[in-house]
Amino acid sequence: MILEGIEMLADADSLFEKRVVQLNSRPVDGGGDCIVYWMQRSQRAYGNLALKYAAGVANHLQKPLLVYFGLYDRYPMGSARAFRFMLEGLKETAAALGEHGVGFVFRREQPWVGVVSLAEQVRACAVVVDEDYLKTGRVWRSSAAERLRMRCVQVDADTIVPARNTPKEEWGAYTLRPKILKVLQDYLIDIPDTWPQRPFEAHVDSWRDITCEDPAALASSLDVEQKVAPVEWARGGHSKAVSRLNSFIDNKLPDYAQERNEIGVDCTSGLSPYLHFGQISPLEAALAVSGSDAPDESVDAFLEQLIVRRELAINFCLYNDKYDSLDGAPQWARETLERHRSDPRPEVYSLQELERAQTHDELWNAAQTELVSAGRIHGYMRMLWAKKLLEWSESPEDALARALFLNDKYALDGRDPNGYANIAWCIYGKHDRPFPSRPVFGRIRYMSTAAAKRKMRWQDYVSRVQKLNKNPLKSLHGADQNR
DNA sequence: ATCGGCTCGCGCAA
DNA sequence: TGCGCGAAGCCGAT
Repeated sequence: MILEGIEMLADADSLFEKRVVQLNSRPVDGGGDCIVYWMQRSQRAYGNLALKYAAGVANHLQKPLLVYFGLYDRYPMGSARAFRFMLEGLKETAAALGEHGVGFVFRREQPWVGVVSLAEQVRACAVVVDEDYLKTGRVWRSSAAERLRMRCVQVDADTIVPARNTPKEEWGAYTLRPKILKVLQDYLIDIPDTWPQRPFEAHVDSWRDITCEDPAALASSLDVEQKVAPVEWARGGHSKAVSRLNSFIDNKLPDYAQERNEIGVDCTSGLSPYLHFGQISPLEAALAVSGSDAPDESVDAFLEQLIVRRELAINFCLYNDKYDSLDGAPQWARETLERHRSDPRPEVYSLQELERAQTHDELWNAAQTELVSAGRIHGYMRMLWAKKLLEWSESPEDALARALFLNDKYALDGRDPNGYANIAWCIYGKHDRPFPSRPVFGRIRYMSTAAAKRKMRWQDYVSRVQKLNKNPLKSLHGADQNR
């Protein structure tokens, strides 16, 4: 029996319009036993459109729902820091799914292989997967979809306005913004969760080989960079994301418009690790912020970051395969960087000097120290940080490679579209316009440490970072000398 | 303290 | 085809 339940759901429910992509042309196996949702990026039980879609299909076919997560610890630049955060989130997610009658299978394996064997084992009718907008995950999904003997569909579950609402790569924020604002009110609505009517009752114990009951122990046992240690300021999980969101709204949002660029105080939300691992839905955050009584100016400034800039980054990665290469640069930027390729660099640091925050520039060193010890950099400082990498590297290619390496290695939100777009903006003018030419940078927008110091209470930033670092980082000085 | 110029190309209006 | 405008830039002039 072949059922078209998946198409019916996508057509009937406008919530899924432009979000669903069919990854293979195999039939939905109506004679199967369950629906499998392969959780990849959207690692949450609430506000998850991929989960909602899978539950809708399950209910349509009157089958139970099983969530699969494959833990792949050979992920490039994996660290104990990132894994513990992720596992803390998965522990909460597994518990929440269980309360709603959804099975959860957690295995340590290559997920794109594991999902295929699990789908056979549990006789899946169809497989639903969420979308991470990046190349690696795209390859994983298409490789699995090719081998699956049943229908596999992908759901864009981590945008507010669907990424495919715009069908091509955008030139800049100013081209995407009006397209988003035009339809935004239709998307800023509460979407109730859907749970399967039939609980998953089969024994899942025999299908899993690990548990996420003890995230710290599991993270420390993995074959990943253990010297990049977990951080204490951000523990993973949807509940932690929600309390961080609420305290941000109460304490920082009112001043966000004025203070977000003042590095002397930390007025940022700190939500990006949670958004990166899909531990909170961007819609949940946007609704909470727009419903707050903070000044409109602040609400708008935050929604600009959360929606316009974040979805511009997703648009970049989705439509431009070269998002992690200089080839992703606009023509004018490539030309200007080429023209200035052999300009003398006043300072060139080795990767090791950079990684250890040993430059002549104490403000830059503070940003690098914040990255290594906290797994984040203040938004404004991150721009200056990457701009200086362009100035202090032998070539733009080196600068880009070092920025991506350091960000992916240490940041809790590494390997995210936001990071790729940010670094591309800084180093090769992506989504930016040209500026008067200067050495090394050419027409790429320049930023100076001196100006930052003039404008901001930079000593407050430096001393805040020093406090972070008072428990001197093993990871700072014992940093791996790889590469 | 504020302002314009720098410089390119998209995308809309005409 | 013309024209407004853009992530947070810098710099010099008023």
